[in-house]
Amino acid sequence: MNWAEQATQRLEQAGHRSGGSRRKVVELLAKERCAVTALEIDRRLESVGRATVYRTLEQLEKLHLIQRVQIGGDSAGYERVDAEAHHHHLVCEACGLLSPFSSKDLEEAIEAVSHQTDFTVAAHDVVLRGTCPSCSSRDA
Amino acid sequence: MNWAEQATQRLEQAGHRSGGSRRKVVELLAKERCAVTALEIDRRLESVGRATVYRTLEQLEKLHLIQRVQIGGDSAGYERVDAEAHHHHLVCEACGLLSPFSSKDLEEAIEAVSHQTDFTVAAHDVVLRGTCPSCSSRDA
DNA sequence: GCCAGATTTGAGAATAAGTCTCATTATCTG
DNA sequence: CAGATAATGAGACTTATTCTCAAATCTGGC
Repeated sequence: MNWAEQATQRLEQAGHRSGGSRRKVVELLAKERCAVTALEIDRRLESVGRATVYRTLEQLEKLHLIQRVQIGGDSAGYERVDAEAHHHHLVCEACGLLSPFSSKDLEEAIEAVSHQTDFTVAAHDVVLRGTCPSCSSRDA
Repeated sequence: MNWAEQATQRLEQAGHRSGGSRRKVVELLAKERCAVTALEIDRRLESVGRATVYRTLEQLEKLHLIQRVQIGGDSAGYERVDAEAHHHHLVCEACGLLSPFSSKDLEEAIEAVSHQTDFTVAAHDVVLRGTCPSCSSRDA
């Protein structure tokens, strides 16, 4: 079962009716691997109102179907939570380039911490900041 | 040399003059271990203008003397970067409680990833989200 | 100590992201 | 199909952050 189907199913289980606008937002998110901002979704889905975009994102986030990723400055990005595509982000402080990466060791360390705390950990999010190759060479 | 002294020194090296308002912001940040929002600083320092608070935060962040931590929803938090007090955050999704933690294994895994990428990594930031003990028991 | 020139600062206007309201439309249940 | 309820869009509204600009403050050279 792919992410879109899973999302649809869990939304239904959570007691939501199926509306066309929410479905469009889910479909858009299903197509994107990495982070998209709320306003970008709003822009790309002309027929869908801003309020609906934010509402849908909120519902999906509550169900841990998407995750807010706290990259760069101004606005938050959202991306689907998908075990197969789990990853984190490298952000270039100079040009804003967003580059995904993943690491088994890192996941294990996080897993270990999660069990050590008295919190029930549901999600995590790692951001590395620095300078991308292009910007590095440009400075040098 | 403590953080405040270091910050003052590096600001000077970066070509900044020393103004009273910026000093107040630096002093406030020096006192706080964990994240403070820009507006909280603005509120606590009545004599300092909002613009100055944001400007100072921007300068300090650029010098990696503070780090923006992307906790909860609406506003960003800032905290000093201090090798001795380096830590990450657990956020309760129910009540917003922010709890710091640190882990040597986690740092090592991040260190390893940093070297594997072609980015020059200057900083990192890990957020675990979940439910704190109080909220867990309240639900149960 | 005082001046010139450059930086810092505060107040408030201006933006931009995100939230809320409410009348309308669409879904679901029976 | 009808009623009850959830979903939706438009746009007003709130809140965080940025910008503008004139006044205050610094610093180095006299």
